[in-house]
Amino acid sequence: MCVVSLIPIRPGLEPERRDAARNRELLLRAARELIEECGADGLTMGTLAQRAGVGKGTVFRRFGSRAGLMMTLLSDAEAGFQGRFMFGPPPLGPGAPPLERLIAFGEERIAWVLEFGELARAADVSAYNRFDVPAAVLWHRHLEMLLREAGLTADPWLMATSLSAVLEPERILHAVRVHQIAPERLAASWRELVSRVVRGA
Amino acid sequence: MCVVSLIPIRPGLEPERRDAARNRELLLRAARELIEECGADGLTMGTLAQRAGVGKGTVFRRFGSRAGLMMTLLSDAEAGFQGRFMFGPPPLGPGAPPLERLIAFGEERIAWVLEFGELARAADVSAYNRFDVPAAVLWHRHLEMLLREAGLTADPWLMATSLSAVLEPERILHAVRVHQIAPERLAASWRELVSRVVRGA
DNA sequence: AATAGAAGCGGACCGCAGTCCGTTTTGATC
DNA sequence: GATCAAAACGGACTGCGGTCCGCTTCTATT
Repeated sequence: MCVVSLIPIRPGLEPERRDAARNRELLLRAARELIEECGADGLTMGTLAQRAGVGKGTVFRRFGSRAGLMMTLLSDAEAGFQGRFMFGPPPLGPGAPPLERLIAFGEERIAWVLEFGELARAADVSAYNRFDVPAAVLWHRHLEMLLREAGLTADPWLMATSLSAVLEPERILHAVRVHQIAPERLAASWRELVSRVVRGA
Repeated sequence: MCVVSLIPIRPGLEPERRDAARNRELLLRAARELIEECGADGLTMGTLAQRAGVGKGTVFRRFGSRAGLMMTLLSDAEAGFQGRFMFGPPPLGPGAPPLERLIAFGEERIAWVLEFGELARAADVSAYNRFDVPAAVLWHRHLEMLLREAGLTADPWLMATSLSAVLEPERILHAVRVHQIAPERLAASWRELVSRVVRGA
């Protein structure tokens, strides 16, 4: 089960120093606590450092940026989703016809956003190249592959880009939270969209 | 030619005080200069105030936020685009069949993003409800109407949301600038997408 | 012209993300 | 156990968007 990680895995033979490892654990634990208490948007890097009992520089050394921290916190959830659509049971995983996999992909993604969306938004915001983050690239490739398998010949790469846009956390959350759109209605619209996109070659 | 404005128009009989009007002109002129010199991302509210020779508070009183300033600067361009798709000549304006209008809408929007996109990105970023800004609502309604006219019965409102997502400035700019996608290729993909969406009732 | 109060002004101030650099900790080597 | 370079640390510092509030300027009224 080869899952793409959101943060650069330390390449093999260069172990982490003990204080670094300890501080990383402290920081992750503190971050989860703070998000529990104040929500993802309410977490600040300063209070995080304070809560974990480390300096602010340490936080940024570890995660690079606020978005980087959020991505690290998301990585478990991302990995789960990735595992399911790449190696899990059909119709999301391999084995089902491509259109059904596309439909299932959207449905699962919508459910995923509803569960982890706040974190995802916090991770996306102000990430200048949020489209080139490994997980986003992987989803894109997956969609492109499914489109090809479904027989779409007209620029599957760009069509995958468009479909990714439709599933962006920010828009989904906005539809659900502000416009009170039921998740099933989002899923139905997605089904309609991808069906039409791949219909007839 | 009734064009929706991006900033709340002062309702009728309450004229602007003369110093306020003068400062607004100073600020807009200074903002355009600074963007010319440093780019939209390089403009800071502090330097803008300094350049215009006013206090920082005045800038925020005038425009509310950085995003508000950018929207004000965009409003001419927005108004032009709005006028063209609502009242201009076909195929973008009324008179052409809905599918052709949809296609033209995307093509014009892509061209528009390539011209004013940096500003549009600066306006979008961190506008929590950027989807509810008057211009965005108008585009959305327009797309929805065209979809209905084209005979789409399956949730035109959400489908319009999805199509709006595809045309977001951030994604278009990313495709062109980072992935070197030619604008014509974007337009072709859009054409393919909307054709398939409305094909067959 | 005098006046009053509302509208506008300005810049000190706040909280935040992110940087910098002198100091401390760590673990491999002898 | 002593030594040392590399890695990690921490918190003062910067620059930003945005707020606040005492002061100034305008305009309507007389």
